[in-house]
Amino acid sequence: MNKIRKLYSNLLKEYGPQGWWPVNGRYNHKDYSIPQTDKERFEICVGAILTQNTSWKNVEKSLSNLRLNNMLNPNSILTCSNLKLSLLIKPSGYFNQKSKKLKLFAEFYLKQKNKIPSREQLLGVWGIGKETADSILCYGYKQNVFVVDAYTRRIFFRLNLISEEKTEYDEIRAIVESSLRSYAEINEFHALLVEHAKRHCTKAKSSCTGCPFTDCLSGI
DNA sequence: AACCAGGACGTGA
DNA sequence: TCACGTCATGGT
Repeated sequence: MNKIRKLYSNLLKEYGPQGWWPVNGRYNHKDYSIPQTDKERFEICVGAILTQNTSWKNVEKSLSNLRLNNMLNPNSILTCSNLKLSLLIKPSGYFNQKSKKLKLFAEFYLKQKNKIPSREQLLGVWGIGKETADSILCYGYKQNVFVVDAYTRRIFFRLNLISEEKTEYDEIRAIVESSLRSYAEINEFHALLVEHAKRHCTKAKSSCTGCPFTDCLSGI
């Protein structure tokens, strides 16, 4: 068993299945193969954009605002004024940039119909970078794509899985995808890393005390 | 009261 | 390519 698989199984044992992506405030701990409705998928995409460098708690407020105003669909976002959209998503910050991003993505989403977008297509949309594209592919379209984020970098670096925290995005993604193959594992691994980062791997090293995994990979 | 949170883009070197 | 600055709210 390689280090990635070892870390994955330890995380799963410690925290249990995470059931990502949360839709309408709830997690799905039952079955990864259940396809989302178009509505759920679009909500996942919007959440992926709104959570850029922003806590999920703030994103939930924005999603709730959008939902209560029947705005959680591409047509409404496209026809909405910039001013109103910005106001609704204000709690999740960067509202000027993000309202622009949401409109451009809504346009792309409608043009795409129900086709699964390629990574390159998503990256071609202004405001969608690698992490957001991969979040959309993994959690919105159930593709076997691992999402790398700042937490992944920090945890991998502290556990000596990568030599520097700024290791190339696609290099880290390749490391994981060569070790974890099933959709359930790829889905869970990222979610588990987020959970672990929140509990024991925050930026301040003080959180390292009590970490269940400090030496779990040595000698493998 | 500084610092951080499930980043992406623009710029100048 | 790389290092920085910018965008903005809410919790600690």
